[in-house]
Amino acid sequence: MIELRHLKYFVAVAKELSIGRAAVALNISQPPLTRQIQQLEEDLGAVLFVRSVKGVELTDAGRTLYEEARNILSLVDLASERTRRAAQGRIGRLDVGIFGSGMYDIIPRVLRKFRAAFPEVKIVLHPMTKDAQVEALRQRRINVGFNRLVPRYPDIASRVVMWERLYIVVPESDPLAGRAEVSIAELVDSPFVLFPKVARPNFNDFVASLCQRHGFVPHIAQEVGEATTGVALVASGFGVCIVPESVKYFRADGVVYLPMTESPPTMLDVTCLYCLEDNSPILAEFLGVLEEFRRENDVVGDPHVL
Amino acid sequence: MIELRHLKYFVAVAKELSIGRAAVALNISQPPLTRQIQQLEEDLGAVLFVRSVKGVELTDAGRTLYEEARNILSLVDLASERTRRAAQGRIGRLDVGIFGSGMYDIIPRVLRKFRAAFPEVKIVLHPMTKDAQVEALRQRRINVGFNRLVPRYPDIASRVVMWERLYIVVPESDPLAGRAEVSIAELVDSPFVLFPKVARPNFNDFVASLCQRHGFVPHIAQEVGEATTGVALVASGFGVCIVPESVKYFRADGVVYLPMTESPPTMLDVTCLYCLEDNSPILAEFLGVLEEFRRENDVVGDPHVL
DNA sequence: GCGGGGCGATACTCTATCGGTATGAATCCA
DNA sequence: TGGATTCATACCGATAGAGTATCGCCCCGC
Repeated sequence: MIELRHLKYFVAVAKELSIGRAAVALNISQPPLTRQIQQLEEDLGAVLFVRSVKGVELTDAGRTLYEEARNILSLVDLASERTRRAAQGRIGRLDVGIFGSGMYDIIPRVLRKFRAAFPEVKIVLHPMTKDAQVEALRQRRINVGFNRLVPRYPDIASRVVMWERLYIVVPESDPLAGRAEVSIAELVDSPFVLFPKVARPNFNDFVASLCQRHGFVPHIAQEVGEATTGVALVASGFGVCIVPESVKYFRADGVVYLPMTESPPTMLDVTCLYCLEDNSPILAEFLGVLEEFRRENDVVGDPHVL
Repeated sequence: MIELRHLKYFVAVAKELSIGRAAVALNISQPPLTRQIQQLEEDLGAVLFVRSVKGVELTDAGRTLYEEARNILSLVDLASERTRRAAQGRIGRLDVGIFGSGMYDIIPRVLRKFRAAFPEVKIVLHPMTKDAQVEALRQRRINVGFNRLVPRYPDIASRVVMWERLYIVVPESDPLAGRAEVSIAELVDSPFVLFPKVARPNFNDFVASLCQRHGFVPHIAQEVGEATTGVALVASGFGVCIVPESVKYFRADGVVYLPMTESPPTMLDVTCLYCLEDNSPILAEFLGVLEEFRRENDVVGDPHVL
């Protein structure tokens, strides 16, 4: 069977046009090289060199193989290198579970940072709910998932990516619209636009517990699936809405974003989930980038557990 | 050192996701396969599989190598195949020495026929004189040369490609212009446009010997390098010109091509030269095509030797 | 809870083959 | 004609690839 050794030897002989000189270059003696070349010719069923008393020269078949062999040998080198880099997590792909409002600001910032450090890693985004992320993490369909208000699982680790302040969204026509900031207590009589209970613990429970802390139960006017839809409904006068800060990047006519007062302010997390048993080197590198991101943004603490 | 065996084994394991099953597919036993994979991982410095109790699965590095290895293995197969075909003369290049008036008809017909049979052989044309062709053939810069009136050489073989009748070119105003055919004897008083003595024996000598046979010495009005230039000079009234039939394909205003009568008609050869010591398989295939061309056109005999 | 089955890893042996040394055969040149 | 050069051949020792036997591990079922 043809081996890379044969090709390497052949290329050396083709370069030197002499078996003896090629043997020197390869640091072997001449007879074994002669034999390897004979073997290669035998295997291919083609004469590669015409032997003369002053060396060898390539036949048409030899010239053809020369081009091919050099290409193959360089591809093998390249493959080794790429494999090594893949083992170090420098190339490959990172499958990321994402959710709506995280993509307005926080998640893109983290992913940009990672892409800058590992440009050869392909980042594949998968919008999915909290439960779907946990399931996908376990099955390695994704390597990391981003979400809020994540529960604890024995096999899933979590790191807070960012703490966000909460904002109250009111229509421009609302009496509160001119205020610099608003307390949630002032929303006692306002109808709320909230997000559906697709996964517990969820943002609904979070808002409900906030209201409860201020002594009232929110009046739910409408449930929506997306933060942006909620803001649009606020603009249409369906009620008020509480959103994390990054939703502010969604500019909508007819609404005002007011920071919610509390001391200390209530913060909502964006948390990164990953499977403890996933030892993909790319994941490891990503977690390194994430830690750096946390340091840069002074993010401390563990996720809220309701 | 990494060998193709390693890659082949690795691909088999990656396909089966099981060392045991891959060993069966490879017709070897399981332990050596295990060792080869370990060796590959060692050489690359990368873990390619995560072993589990129910088989193995690819790591990121393994997935990377899988793509590369399959590509490399298929390239090796391709290279073998191409080399074999090159050995049979089915791919490669044919360097061809050509001359002016041969390219009007005869040489293109032969080369088209060869190209149809061996489309992967690249045909490279080199316009050159007779002597340059012989020199180039000896140095293998060309594999075949086309020419006329070739001398004999000990190391150069020749096969006539086509015999051509001679035509007399006269201006439209010439008294002979209306005739169906003309004997060279009727040109006793006409000035001749002839071709330079770049290589002996040449067309000049050929025409001179023809005139001598009819009892006169031609009056040379002008010497030119190209048959088409000669025809153009005839059109301008410089004299008459004798050309082989294929020059008729060069249509020029103001001239008439008249077949030269003689019985039997004097024929001029287009001959293919090649070096007896050139054992390129492509040359061999070309000579096969050439023989077929000769049969199709009922070409017999050896070249004229003046 | 224990034993059987399945999978990969290890230990050991055998042998094919790779590489080394010595030498031969052919050719060229002085 | 003899030395030098180049590739080919003969033979030998060592490496390592492939085989057999077995271990260790884990899952699964009784």
